[in-house]
Amino acid sequence: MGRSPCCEKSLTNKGAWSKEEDERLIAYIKAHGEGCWRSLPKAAGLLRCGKSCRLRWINYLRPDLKRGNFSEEEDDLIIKLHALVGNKWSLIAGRLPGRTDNEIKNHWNTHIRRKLLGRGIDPSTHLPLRPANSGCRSDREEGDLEQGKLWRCPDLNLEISEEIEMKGKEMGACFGCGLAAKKQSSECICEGFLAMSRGALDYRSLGMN
DNA sequence: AAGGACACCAACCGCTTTATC
DNA sequence: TGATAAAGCGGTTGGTGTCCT
Repeated sequence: MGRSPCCEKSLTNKGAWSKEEDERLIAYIKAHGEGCWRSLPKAAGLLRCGKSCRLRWINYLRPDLKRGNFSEEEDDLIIKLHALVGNKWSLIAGRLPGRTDNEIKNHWNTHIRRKLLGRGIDPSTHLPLRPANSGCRSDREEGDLEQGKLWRCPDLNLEISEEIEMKGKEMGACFGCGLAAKKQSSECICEGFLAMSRGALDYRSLGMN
């Protein structure tokens, strides 16, 4: 039945990785490539869980990682993508070359959340915290909100979100690509929606303002 | 200079999905 | 086809560095 356990927890190291462990992991992956994380620790001579190796490689050791501060453009993109997909950090990371889901998640929680709160925007809903004082909403929009339609603050350039949500409302909202129900049904609008059903959300089409 | 508060981020935990037997 | 493990993901924690008083 099933498979054998990936590792003996009692025999694995935990906590911060040493330089030697990093070097072993890098050398092994360079020689054998990624994959088969279960057998990797033993084969590489590491006293680590495969899960831990995978995380270390993806979040820290991968050569294509772009370390350092996030640019304003990256911040804007993260905000826009978060407005679209929510806390789907891996999906967001997929649109930011060289950034990992963990890095983006950390950046969101430490910087962007505060940035949005500072602007009076609720980071989880992307709606104003105090609508009456925000100055973001028109009379027409106020009515839309009452009717349950989605609304976005122009300060964040999220018109695209509004358009998509409205489409979804009318069409049954398949964001097949992992965003909602009715995956790849005939009603699916994903093909027309940033090509996300192919796992290829092209952020360039979002049109940064 | 000391130490408390805060910020940052690497790593772990636990859950869900996918693959295998 | 159901049981089980692997892989993947998001949430959370803990260690460390920096700032402030």
